[in-house]
Amino acid sequence: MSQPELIDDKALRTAADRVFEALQDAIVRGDIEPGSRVGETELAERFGTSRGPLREALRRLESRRLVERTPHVGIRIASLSHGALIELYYLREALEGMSARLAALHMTSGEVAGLKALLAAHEQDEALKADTAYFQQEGDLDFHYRIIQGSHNTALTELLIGELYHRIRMYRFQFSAYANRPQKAFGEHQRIVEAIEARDGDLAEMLMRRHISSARQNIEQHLKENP
Amino acid sequence: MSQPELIDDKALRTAADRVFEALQDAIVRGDIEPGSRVGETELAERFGTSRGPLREALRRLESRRLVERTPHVGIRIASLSHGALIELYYLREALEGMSARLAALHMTSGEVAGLKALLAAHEQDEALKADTAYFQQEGDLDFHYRIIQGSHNTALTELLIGELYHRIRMYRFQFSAYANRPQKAFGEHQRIVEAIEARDGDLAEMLMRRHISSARQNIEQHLKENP
DNA sequence: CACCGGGCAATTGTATGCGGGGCACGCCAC
DNA sequence: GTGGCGTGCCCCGCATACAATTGCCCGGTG
Repeated sequence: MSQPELIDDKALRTAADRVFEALQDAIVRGDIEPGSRVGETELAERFGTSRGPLREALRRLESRRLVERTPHVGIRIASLSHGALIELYYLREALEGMSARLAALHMTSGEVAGLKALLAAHEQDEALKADTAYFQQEGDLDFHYRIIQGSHNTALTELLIGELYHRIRMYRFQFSAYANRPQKAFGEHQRIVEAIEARDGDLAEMLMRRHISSARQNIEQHLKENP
Repeated sequence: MSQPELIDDKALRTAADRVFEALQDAIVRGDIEPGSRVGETELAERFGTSRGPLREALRRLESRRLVERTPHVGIRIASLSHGALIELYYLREALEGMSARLAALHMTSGEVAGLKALLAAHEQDEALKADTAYFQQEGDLDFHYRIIQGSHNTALTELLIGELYHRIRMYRFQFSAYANRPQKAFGEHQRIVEAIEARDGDLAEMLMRRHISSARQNIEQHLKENP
């Protein structure tokens, strides 16, 4: 809380937007402890602005469930419970299943080719570096992003990538532990792409739903064994 | 824009929250023409507050895609395109399908009984007043709300009821025309409840998806015939 | 007549100041 | 010693004031 954090000043126009992005990133990456209470003035001077823009940023973060506000009391960073994570996976299953279906119907051949290239790159990377969980996770996100965008449904894309995935990424940063077995996930990815390439919407949706569902079950298993 | 609108002052605490609700309602109900540009000062005095709280409310509405902002230019009320409406129906199909599945698994017997009572009431109303489309539509919303809440998945519930349904309601107010044939929809509702009562998640999801999908196709049909 | 450039006005973005409402600590009574 | 109550401080909520940026209008020129 001494020197203002460096913020990319060129890209984003208004201070409220800069604060919004910076604060969201700080929350998602865990730079601010989840569940902790923070004061407005404190945050304002941390990001080098006044309370006005900061409050606007907080309102947007509140809509994304990244902070919780109680009037006249203050704000606290969203705390992540295991139950909420499981709930998110049901959302993902429904939404990304639909994404896969629509992607199978609407993806251009160029987009499909890009998807296959991505998988090939993953295969290379994976052959090289055994199983570096973190890197694989980022690759996993890329894969899912592409299919979501391949749905060519802007409402669906904005909802998943613009809102939900920030919460999911927050969980990944916190409990970096349980990744799906990379090899198994990779195989599932490959079959999903095959279904999309075959323009089989039913199959693509089913495979994607199983993919996410098994990831969820994997997490639930971990939670049973560990506290 | 002369006298400030009446706002329920007791219920909600902060002015920003009051403005948020009131403005959202005004947009959804069409009191403010979609696509029109509005000034901050104008809105502020309309709701009897200053620009500060109003801007916070606008930020939240921006997150819900009810207003669009461009920096240094101003805000405009979200305009509703037919394409966006169709996109929303794909979201609904995925999310409410999942809701029905989870409702079949998690609804209490009391909730199921309430659902059946609601349907019975609809049947009565319908027998009386032929097909008053508007009323049936509100009843339709009640039905869907109950199933969504019956999923006992708070993330899903907040997403659907808290965010998406405002946009859907806006479309209903604007193009109040194309309702699904009430009788057909009513029969579908009944079968969905039967599946939930039988605790058959697969069937409940499938029926709900068909229900929404056929509503979407109904709209697409209308759009082909009319401009 | 069309196009471009500069200046002005209006509107948005940001900062600051004041008032009010909670929360915590300490005191008093029981 | 414990529980309830009151007071004081801190922080949030809102309004006002100022600064910056944009879009428009108008005049000039090719």
